[in-house]
Amino acid sequence: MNLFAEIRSLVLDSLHRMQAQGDLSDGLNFDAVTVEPPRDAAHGDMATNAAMVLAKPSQNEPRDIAEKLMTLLTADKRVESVDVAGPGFLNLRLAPTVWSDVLGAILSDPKGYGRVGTGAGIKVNVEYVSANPTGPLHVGHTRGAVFGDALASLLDFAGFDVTREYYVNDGGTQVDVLARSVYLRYLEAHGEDVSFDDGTYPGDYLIEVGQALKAKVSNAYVNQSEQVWLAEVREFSTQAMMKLIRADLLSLGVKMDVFYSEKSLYGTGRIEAAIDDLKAKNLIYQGVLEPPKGKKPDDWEPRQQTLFKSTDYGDDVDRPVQKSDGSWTYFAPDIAYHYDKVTRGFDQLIDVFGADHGGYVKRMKAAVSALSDGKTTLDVKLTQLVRLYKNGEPFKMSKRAGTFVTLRDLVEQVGADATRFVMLTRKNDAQLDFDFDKVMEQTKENPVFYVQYAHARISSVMRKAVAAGIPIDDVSLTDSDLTSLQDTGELTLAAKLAEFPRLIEIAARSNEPHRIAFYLYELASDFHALWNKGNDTPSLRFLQEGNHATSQAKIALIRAAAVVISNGLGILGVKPAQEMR
RNA sequence: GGUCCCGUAGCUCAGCUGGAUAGAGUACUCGCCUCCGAAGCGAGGGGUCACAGGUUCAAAUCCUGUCGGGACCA
Repeated sequence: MNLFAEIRSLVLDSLHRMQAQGDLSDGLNFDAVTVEPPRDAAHGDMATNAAMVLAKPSQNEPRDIAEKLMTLLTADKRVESVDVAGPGFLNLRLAPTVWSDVLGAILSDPKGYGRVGTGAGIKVNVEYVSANPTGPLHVGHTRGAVFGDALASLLDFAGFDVTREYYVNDGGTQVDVLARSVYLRYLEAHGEDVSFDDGTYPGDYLIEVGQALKAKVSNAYVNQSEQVWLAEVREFSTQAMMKLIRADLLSLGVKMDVFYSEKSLYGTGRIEAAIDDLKAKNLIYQGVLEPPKGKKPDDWEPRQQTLFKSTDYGDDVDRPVQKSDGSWTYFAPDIAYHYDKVTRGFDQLIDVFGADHGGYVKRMKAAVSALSDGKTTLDVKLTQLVRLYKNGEPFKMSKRAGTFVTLRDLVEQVGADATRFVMLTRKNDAQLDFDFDKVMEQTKENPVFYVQYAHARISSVMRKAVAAGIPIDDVSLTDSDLTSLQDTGELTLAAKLAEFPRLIEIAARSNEPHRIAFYLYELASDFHALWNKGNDTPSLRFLQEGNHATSQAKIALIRAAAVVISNGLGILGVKPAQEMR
C-alpha cells in the first residue's frame, strides 16, 4: 500500500471527472500535480498543488479549481476534510481508518511493505568497487562498496532487475607491477634479500603470496628472466588478490553477481568489435589533439592517434582510443566493457567511481550513448573522500609508515553495520568524516545507535508483551481495534510509516540511498518521542495492564514501525538490533 | 585555461521531478525517571540559503554570471 500514490490517484480521478463535467478544460498535462506531506502538520496530512499548476494552462483562477476539486475530494471516504490555503494549496485531512489501513497493510505483508513498482521490467547494472587487483581494499573503496551495494539493494527494492558487477582491471601495467612484487616475495621466500625501491609494492600482504608461489612452483622461477615467469605470476597474483578482495567485500556483506575481467577483452576481438561499432557510426577518425589549454605538459608533442568523436555526445574534446604505435589506450577496454554491458540488454547502467575519476564521466557517457544509439542510459555516481578521525583528531594515513587503513581495519574495529550506516549518512558527492570513536558512541549523536536503539526498545516491549500473555502475532495485531490510536504522537508515527513507499520511489529515482538513512533517523525520532510521551501520560504506554485489546493496537503500531526500520536497514545492509549492550 | 562537485544556524549536515513561517544533530539555557530501556524526551534563542541578475503564480531548489573551497585534465 502506497498511501501517497493512492491519494494522488484520487486527485487525478477527480480532475478527470471535472473535465468530464466541463469544469476543467481537456488536454491538460497532470504530470506536475503532486501530493506530498505538508511541511507543517497543522496543515493536515497531505497537500496537493493541483489547483496552482493547472490554473494557467486551463486559464482558470487557482481558487476556482480548488473549490471544485475540494468538493469532489471531500466526497471520498478516505478524506475527512479539505481546505484551501495560501496561494491555492489544497490541504487534506484523512479519515482515521486510513491509518488503520496503513498499519494493516504493513502487518499483512511485512517483508513487502515499501516495495514499489517503479522499476518493473527495467534491467539495471550497477558497477561498483572495481578496485585494481593489487592489494586489499582501503577506506575509499569501502565507501564505494557500501554506496554501490546500498544503491543496488534500493533499486532491487524498487522493483528493478539489478545486477551487481565488479570490473577487474587485470589487463594493465599495474598487474605487471604486482607480478614483479610477488616475484620479489617469492625470491625472499627462497632466502634472498630483496628491496622494493623500484616502485614495486612493499606491502606485507604479498609475503604469503610469494610463499604460496614457492609452494606451487618450487625454485623453477629463481634466476629466470621475466619472459619465463611474468605471465604465470601475473595470473597467480591477480587470483590471489581477487580472493583477498572477495573476502574483504564479504566481511562487509557485499556480494557481487559478476566479476568482469578486463583481460578477457584483449586478444578476443572484443575491443575491436566495440571500436568497429563506433567506426560504423562514423565516430572514429585519425587526428591530432590540441594541447590542453593553460596547462601545457613539458613533454607535449603533436601525435597522430585514433580518436573517438565524443564531442558529438557532449564531451569537451575527442578522446584517443588507439595510440600511434597501434596499442590501445586505457579508454578502449572501457568502451569495450560498456559495449558488452549494452549488448547484454541492460536498460540502465550505473557506474560508481571515486571522485578522482570525475574526468572520465563525460567520455563514458558519450561512449554509452553512441554504442546504444541513446537507448541505454549511464548514470555515474562519484563518491567523495572519506576523512578519518580518531577522538576528534584527524587520523593520518600513510602507505609508507604502514598506517594504511583498510576495509578490514574498519570492519574489525567498528563492525560492518556501523561502517555501512555511517558511510550512508552523507550524500555520495559530499566529503565524509568518519570518526572511529563517534561511530561506536552510544548516544543519539550517532545515528546508527539511535535507529538501532528504537528497534531494540520495540523488541523489548514485544518481549514483555509475550511475558504478559498478549498475543502479538501479526494476524492478532491486525485484527485489533486500530482506530483506538488517536493521540497526535501515535498518528505522527503512523503518518511517517505511510511515507516509506514514497521515500523509496524518490530515493530510487535519484539513485540516492542516503535518503533512507535520514528517513530512518526521523522515524526513530518520532518513535522515541512517543515512547517518552508515555512517561508523562500512562495511557500512551504501549502495554496497558489488564487491557489486552488496547495494548495490541499500540503494539501493532510499534511493530509496524519495527517492520519499516527493519526493511529500511535491510536496504542499507544493516541488521536491526534486538537489544543494546 | 577548461570540466565536474560543493557553498544553508557558531560547528557537522538534510532539504522531496520548484511550493506555505527553510529543518535536524551539536553547542548553550531550562525542564522531565515510583512509570514499557533517561543510551531517551520536551522547551528556548540562533539564518542576507556565498553574491548579482533572470525564468515562474511560487526559487535554497531551474538558467546565466561573479566570488570562494575541492577534485580532475592525451
